[in-house]
Amino acid sequence: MLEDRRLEVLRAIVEDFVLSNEPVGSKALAERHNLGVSPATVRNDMSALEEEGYITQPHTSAGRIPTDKGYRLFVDRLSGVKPLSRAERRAIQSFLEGAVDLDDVVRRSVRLLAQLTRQVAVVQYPSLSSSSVRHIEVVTLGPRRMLMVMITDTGRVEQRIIDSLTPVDDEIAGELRSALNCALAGQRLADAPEVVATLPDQARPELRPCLATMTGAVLESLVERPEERLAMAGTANLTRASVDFADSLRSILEALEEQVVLMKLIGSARETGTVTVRIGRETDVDALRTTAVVATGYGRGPFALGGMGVVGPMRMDYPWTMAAVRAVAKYVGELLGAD
Amino acid sequence: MLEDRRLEVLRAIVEDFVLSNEPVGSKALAERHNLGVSPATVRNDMSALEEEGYITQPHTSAGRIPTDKGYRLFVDRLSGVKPLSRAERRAIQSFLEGAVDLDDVVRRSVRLLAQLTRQVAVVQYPSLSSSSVRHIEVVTLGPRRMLMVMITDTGRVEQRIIDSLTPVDDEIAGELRSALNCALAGQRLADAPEVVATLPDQARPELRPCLATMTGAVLESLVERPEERLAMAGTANLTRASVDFADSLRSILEALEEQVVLMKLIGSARETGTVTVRIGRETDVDALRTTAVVATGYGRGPFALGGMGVVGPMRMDYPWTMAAVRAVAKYVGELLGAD
DNA sequence: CCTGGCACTCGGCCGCAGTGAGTGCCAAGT
DNA sequence: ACTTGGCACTCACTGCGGCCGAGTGCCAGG
Repeated sequence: MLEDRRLEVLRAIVEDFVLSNEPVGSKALAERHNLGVSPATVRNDMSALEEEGYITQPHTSAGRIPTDKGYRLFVDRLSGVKPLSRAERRAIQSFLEGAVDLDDVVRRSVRLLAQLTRQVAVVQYPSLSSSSVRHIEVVTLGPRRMLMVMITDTGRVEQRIIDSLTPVDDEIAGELRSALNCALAGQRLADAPEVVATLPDQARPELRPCLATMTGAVLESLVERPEERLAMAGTANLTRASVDFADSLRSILEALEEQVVLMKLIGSARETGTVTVRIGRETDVDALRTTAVVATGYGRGPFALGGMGVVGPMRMDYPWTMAAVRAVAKYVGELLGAD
Repeated sequence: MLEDRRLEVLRAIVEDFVLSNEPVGSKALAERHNLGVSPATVRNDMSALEEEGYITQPHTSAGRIPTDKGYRLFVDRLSGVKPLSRAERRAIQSFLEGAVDLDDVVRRSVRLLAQLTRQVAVVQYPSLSSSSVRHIEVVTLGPRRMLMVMITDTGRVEQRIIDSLTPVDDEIAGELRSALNCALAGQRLADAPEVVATLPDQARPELRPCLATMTGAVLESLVERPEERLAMAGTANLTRASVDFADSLRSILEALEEQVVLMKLIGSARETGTVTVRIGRETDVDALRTTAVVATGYGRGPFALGGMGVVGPMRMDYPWTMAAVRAVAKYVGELLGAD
């Protein structure tokens, strides 16, 4: 019970601080939340909480603010996930339903998420590793340049410009196309590499060098996908939590432009079915040490299609943000994966 | 000559202010630039320039800063376009050459431009209206959902999710595919709409409703392209010119997330062959009244493929920025359009 | 038309004291 | 063993007054 009240105090501090963005003092706490004890008692609890590292004071004779550790505890033990209202769910659904293609789905999701949470939203494009090849198209762009387009049955489209060592014309392109399609159509992407490898040997000799570079490109686009694409929206929201990190804003924006960094943050949440929260230094990105990342995967089945999440100040409304992220992920997952 | 010197003074003011970001006074001006006259004379000139609206003082007893009109005059009459060094040109070229597909070209361009100019860079994806259809692919995603992918000979790929009223299977998709391809392959996009319109009538009756929705989608993706895509990078650079518009930063970021706004800004420059500069209120966007936009089209021939440019504080190094924008546009144009 | 001199303005930068929210500690109460 | 009221103390923040100096406008003389 003593322990219980302390946690209650911590929760109150987090909630108040999230709202006001000002260090919260013992008196205000005892009043606003009906804890049933006097400010003095609260002070003792705060003292203990500070001792344990959950809260800290910006300077002597100021109120307390939560530390990383404090937020962590709050998220882990003190907050549920606010359920969204029926109206909100409907809004999400109707907003996403208007999407006309994959790109549109992703862009709508990311905008939606940014608007809902009033944070920076990030959505990974669905990954393709578990789909299979539907069709491959080869187009000549110039005397020595071709474009390869691969369509998968999940609706993903991969394209690749190829520079050929030997001249190519439409006829050659046609042959390449049919060769590739015969070999690959219907194949799962995971199996594709080995099938592709045998291709050049079976072709007409004069086609071989060309086909070789082509298959090389196919392989690349299958395997080397360190930078699957992602979409971002709501960077303007960073200025909302203005004064906090007015100075670090620059470095945060820079970090957010690094695809690799974001992929790691968002992608890592993708395999777990739940919403994960990384607070402050837990992000492992120095520029984001004053921020928190709330992310989850979307898409049914054992492997998620991709991840999505938001980046915001540590001082954020976690229950609500987690709920929003989860809800959007759910709908996007249904939209893309279900059928 | 009197007139000449006044302009010289204006140029000096702009140049100094761009460097220092502080109001520039008569004494410093007379010293740093060898105008051959005394500060007092410079003061008279400044007085006249202020009268004419080219410069202003933030408060009495402070130096002068250029007005919108002053920057305008500077750009129009006082600044050439700094040529880039050979090394810089090489750097641009080699950076762009590594691109593997259209997407990559655009993303590399935008990053490059952002890095070179240290501003926010924006690049429009190449428009497709002047290209022709190479291949159309139809994929089933679910019992009532299909994906249509259209590949053009410029390497552009358009995709579209289609919800069918009637159930579809792979066989139907195949028929649709061949019907669309027979009719459209090789057609110029501009001609496509009328060809498409006649399609449903020629098909098997049970296919018609389905084909109709499909052709509707094709038409949409051809005609209704108000929001051709664009890429952006370097938003972190906005914080560089920090104090200037720390408060307006928010609204600037918001404006930059509005695709429509950006398209207008960047797209309008696209038809002219030269680099255009919009300063302050000339942007016609209230949130951008403290910024300037430098943009141009890329791609050879009478119609540009798209536009690109940068958004930065009015206080920017125009000669250099214009040179950088022009150079990147030139290389991208060659990369995409030449062959 | 240029120039040196001169009075004037006014934003920015101290230093200062006053204020008040908030803390820590202690002794008394339950 | 907790809780509580009281009390002294700390320290960020604010407003005020005065100083400083860059920069201006004007004028009379070259």
